[in-house]
Amino acid sequence: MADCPSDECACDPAPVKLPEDGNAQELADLAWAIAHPARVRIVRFLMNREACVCGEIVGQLPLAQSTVSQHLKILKQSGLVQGEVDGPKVCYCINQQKLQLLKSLVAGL
Amino acid sequence: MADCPSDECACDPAPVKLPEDGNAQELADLAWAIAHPARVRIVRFLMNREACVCGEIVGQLPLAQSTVSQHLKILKQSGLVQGEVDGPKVCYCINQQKLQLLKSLVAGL
DNA sequence: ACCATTAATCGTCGATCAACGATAAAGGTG
DNA sequence: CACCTTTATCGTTGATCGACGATTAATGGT
Repeated sequence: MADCPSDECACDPAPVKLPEDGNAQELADLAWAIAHPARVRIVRFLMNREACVCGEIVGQLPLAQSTVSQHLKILKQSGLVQGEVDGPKVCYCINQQKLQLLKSLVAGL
Repeated sequence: MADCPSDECACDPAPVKLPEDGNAQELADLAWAIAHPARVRIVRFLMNREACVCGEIVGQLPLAQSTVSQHLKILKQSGLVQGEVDGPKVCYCINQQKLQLLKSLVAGL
């Protein structure tokens, strides 16, 4: 297995802006991304690795590969997860900015 | 409009246990409850009132009464919102315990 | 008793989700 | 080039969501 190009994964911490406005759609979209146990487990799995993880996520879930790919697609669309192509594999990592945004939005309820 | 029986509304703050275990389903269910802009707005609306608010929520949203009632049902099923019957009306309030549970689960990601 | 008000429920409809198997695309390796 | 590995996409199926109007309780007031 090839190493993950950690310099190419945009897992950069950045200053988080916490919007206090009534942006209900943004919170709903982020909440929707983790509104499924499989996606929660994927996010947690990626969080437990400080670096990027090449997709062994399928082996961690009792789901078919195509189903996991769909969940990853949803997570990528929400922005919570980023995927970087590394040869034939894909390295996934958490987008800390988006996760912090979700946390602050929930904390500000 | 009648006053809300604040002593009957179980909006009691309580010690929050923060589970560190992999309870993905619980987080997914709570996230699902706010995974819709209308429900986020309902929760925020109830948060802005320290007491219970009888259903003028319908007037706050561009939705039909039956639709709002369905969203309230979802919020009640998740436990985030509690409803107390007060005469012909119903007083809704946030279940602070559940909300704190959601916050700690999200913060613990 | 009768009526008005409030909220929940029913039934319906279109849209989307979640799951799977099968297939295609992309890239490394012999 | 052929082949394998890895991932994304396609197509399908059943279930659920989200919205609405209409209807049905539940309760208070007159």
